[in-house]
This record gives sequence, C-alpha cells and structure tokens, in this order.
Amino acid sequence: MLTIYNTLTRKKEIFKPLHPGIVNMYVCGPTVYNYIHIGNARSAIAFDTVRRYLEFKGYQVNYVSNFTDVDDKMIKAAHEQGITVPQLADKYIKAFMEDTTAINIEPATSHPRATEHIPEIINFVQRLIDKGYAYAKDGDVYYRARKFAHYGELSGQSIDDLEVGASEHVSADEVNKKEDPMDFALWKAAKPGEISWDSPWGKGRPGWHIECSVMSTKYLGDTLDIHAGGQDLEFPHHENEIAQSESATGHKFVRYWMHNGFVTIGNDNEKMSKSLHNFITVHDIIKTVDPQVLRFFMATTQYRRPIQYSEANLTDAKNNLEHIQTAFDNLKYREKDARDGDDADVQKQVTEYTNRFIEAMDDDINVQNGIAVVYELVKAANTYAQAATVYRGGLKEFETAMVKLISIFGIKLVATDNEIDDEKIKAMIEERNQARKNKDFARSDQIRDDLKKQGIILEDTPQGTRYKKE
RNA sequence: GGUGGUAUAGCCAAGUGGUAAGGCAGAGGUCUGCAAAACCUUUAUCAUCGGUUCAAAUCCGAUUACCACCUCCA
Repeated sequence: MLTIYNTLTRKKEIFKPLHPGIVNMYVCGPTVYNYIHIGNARSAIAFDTVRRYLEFKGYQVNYVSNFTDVDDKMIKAAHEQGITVPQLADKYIKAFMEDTTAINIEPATSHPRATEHIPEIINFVQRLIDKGYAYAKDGDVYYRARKFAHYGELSGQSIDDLEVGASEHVSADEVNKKEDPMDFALWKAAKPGEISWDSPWGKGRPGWHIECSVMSTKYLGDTLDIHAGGQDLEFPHHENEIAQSESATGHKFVRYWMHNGFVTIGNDNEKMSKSLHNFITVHDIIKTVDPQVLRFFMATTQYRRPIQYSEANLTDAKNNLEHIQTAFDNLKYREKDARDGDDADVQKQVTEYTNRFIEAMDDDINVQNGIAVVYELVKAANTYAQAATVYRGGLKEFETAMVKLISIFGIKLVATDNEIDDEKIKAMIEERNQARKNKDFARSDQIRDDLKKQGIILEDTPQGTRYKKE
C-alpha cells in the first residue's frame, strides 16, 4: 500500500486518489527566462519518478506541468535580449523540452502556458472579487489573505508571524496599495511599454500564483490528488494557491502536497538557485556528462532529501549505472547458448525481488531501498549469467525485470550494440584465438592490446571470446 | 525572531526500541595463460552531553554544527 508524505499534515498518509485508478497530478514548472538548471531538473526528475511509479502500480496519471511565461524577470530578460516576451518564452520552452527529453522525462499530459489562459485568469480573479476575497486598487488586484481562515496552514506559520517577516521586505509602494501587508497580487497593472492584456481593471498581467490555480483546476478539476513542486514553493506560492483556489471553488484544492528537496553545491552545501548565481544548467552539463548518468544520479535519491552535486557523486552514479548495464549485457550474451525453456527458480527469485522493490517504493517512494533491491537482482542475474547451463526463459525473466524496474528511475536499458562488421578485426580476433591455442601468449596479448587501441575490448569466457566496444 | 529539515564508515546512503541494509572507492581472494567481467571476504565507540528502558542510531531533554523558508527561486 503506497504511502506519501503530505506536506500539509506533515505525516505519511496512505495514498488513495479521489477517483479510483486515476491520479490527477500538477507539478509547478519553471519560469522560462533561462535554461533550466539542475535544480529544476531535480524537481522534474523527482516527480517524473513518482509518476512512473504510479503508472507502474497501474494508475492512469494525468500529469499537468505549467510554464510561467510572463512575469518581471521575463520582461527584464526579453528587454535585455531585445526580443519580445513571447519570443523569449518560445526559446526557453523549446530548450526545456530538449533538456528534459535528454534526461528522459516523460512529456506531461499537458504543458499549459499562463499567457494562453488570460480569459480564464481574469474570470477567476473576478470570481474572487465577487466573493469578497479580492479587491482592485489602482489597476492591481489583491487577495485578502486574512479572510482565508486556513492561511498559513501549509507552511505551518501563523499569519501574524508571517507578517513580521513580510514587513521587512515589502516595498512602501505596495504597503500603501494593500489593505494588509499579507495580501498578495492576483493581477498587476502594466507599466508603460510592458506586455499587457485588457482586463476589467485596466491593462495588466496575471500575478504569479493565480496561473497555477486557474490551470490546475481547468485541466484536473477543483480537487487535485497531488500537487508538487520544490520546497521553496511551499511559501508563499502554494500557500497562496490554496487560499485562492479554495475560496473560489469552495472545494478542497489538493489532497496530497509533495515537495522536493534542493540540489546543493559547493563546500557549504548551499542551495543551487538562479538568484545565488551558483547554478549549472542542464543545457551545459549534458555536453560532458551522459544525460542517463545525470538522470540516474538524481533519480536514486529520495525526492525529499537534498542532493549534493559533486563530481565524486556523479562518478559513483556512473559506475553504478555501468554495473547494471554490464549485468544486462551479460544476460544477453548467454542467449546464444541458452537452452530452450523456462526456469522456475528464476521466476521465483524475480517475483521476490519485485515484491520487495514494491514494498520499498510504497514507503513514500523510498528509491534508496528500491535501488538496493535492484542491486540484489543484478547480483542474482550476474550469477545466473555465469551458470554452466542457462535457460532462455530464465534470462528473459531477469532481463524483463531489470528493464521494468530500472525504467521507473527513467533509465532505458537496452542491449549494448557490440556488432563488429570489420572483417579485418574479425580476422584479428580469430588469429588471437589460434595464438592462444598454440600458447603463443605474446602474440595473443599483442593483438588484444592493438584492438584495445581501436576501442575493442576482448574478454575470454567459457562460451568463447567476447568482444565489446568501448 | 518565527517555522521546518539535516547530522550514521574515506564518500553516497538505509535503518523510528532488540547490539548497524545497499552502493562507490580501498584491501584480500576465487575464476583466468595473463587480463577483463563476475562472484566471495573485509572496513562504524550512529554530532555531543544527560535521561527513560532489561535493551536506543532509534524515545525524552539539553547542546553544537550545517541547510532551507518567512522576498523572486524547483
């Protein structure tokens, strides 16, 4: 039985979707004014893994993830680059799709953009005004935070404590416009020259939080099963979303809140973020690091824990992934001399490993325990692949299980292509085997070295000489 | 100041009362003509101090260190 840690209740709860068999899930996406950094990637990977596990469990997952394509930073960046805000958005949405495809993130069921939902946003804001939860002032529209009785529940803070913090940061201009410092903007009046849309309150654009309330409820209904995002979104973003949504719809907004931990970097393990300027973009890193390694590295840390980004940790991930890949290839290698038929013992083992994997993952997506089971499966597979007699059914059993379980981590396990067409190389391998038969090891080692220089590695096994490309 | 999180071997990390999973790196071994791959063996006074208990990494209290949110941020 799957349990999920719900940020709202700060407890692990048994996961039961509103509609049996269907999970409606919304994940806060990035503001598209730059390439995504590996912290953004971590969030995407964490919840892609959750999604894959839910699908593995047999749920149909409706997965919606937005693009914030208009805000202060978008306007600033577009201005700096001498392009329009929509052009900037298009550029980085395209880059987002490329980067997330590289790290094997399944495309969302829907990727809505804020600017494509302006009429719905205006309508939503109007509903809040009509219900008395919001008020217009000088072209802005603000939400009355104190009017929402549950305000502060998600972040575990009382509204008065929050106000103490807020008062240090809110500009005098805003304080003057707002009835209360805790109120937040639903709609912002346009400054001259800024991108804007007509509204009942004059030309302007949506505030940050409103788009998520509007788009999530539009695509997934008033009550979502899962709403996810980075821990930094708990307050104020998600707190505000709850207030807006529940006061507009009158229904519970989200049943399970999930928040991922940060990627940290440097000796101080500081949070990686755009504002700290200590970020590494996915766009850059995959030029030198295998995207599958990056994916594996991040997917094998439980979503709530921080990930320390370092070369050493990345190397660990690389070694582990290679180990799994080698085991898979070892199984494939035995297919040519395997006997026909099934292997009941392997079936039993695989079933046991799979059950233990599920048990681990059911505990709030405990990927560390999950991957530990995968390593046990790998060990058993390697042992089997060296047995004197193997059955085709047994090999397939192991292969299928490995592919299935590792795919939840977003890794596509496929047999390594080691076909060699070059007749000259084939002849050299043959010559080496002759030399070995004649115990001319100087010659055979010479050939092995020569081939290694060409990227061909030879390994002698009881089934003959095995070769692979480097 | 308020709120939350973290502290387990060289590194990553599981483990919420019964004397410490797993992985990487290291060491030794089996196999091999030698390798490679694989497999086996091997590495811990669980941040500190005190308390509860027959028994604590696990519960309680205090302390220290680090991180995060309270302002845009995944």
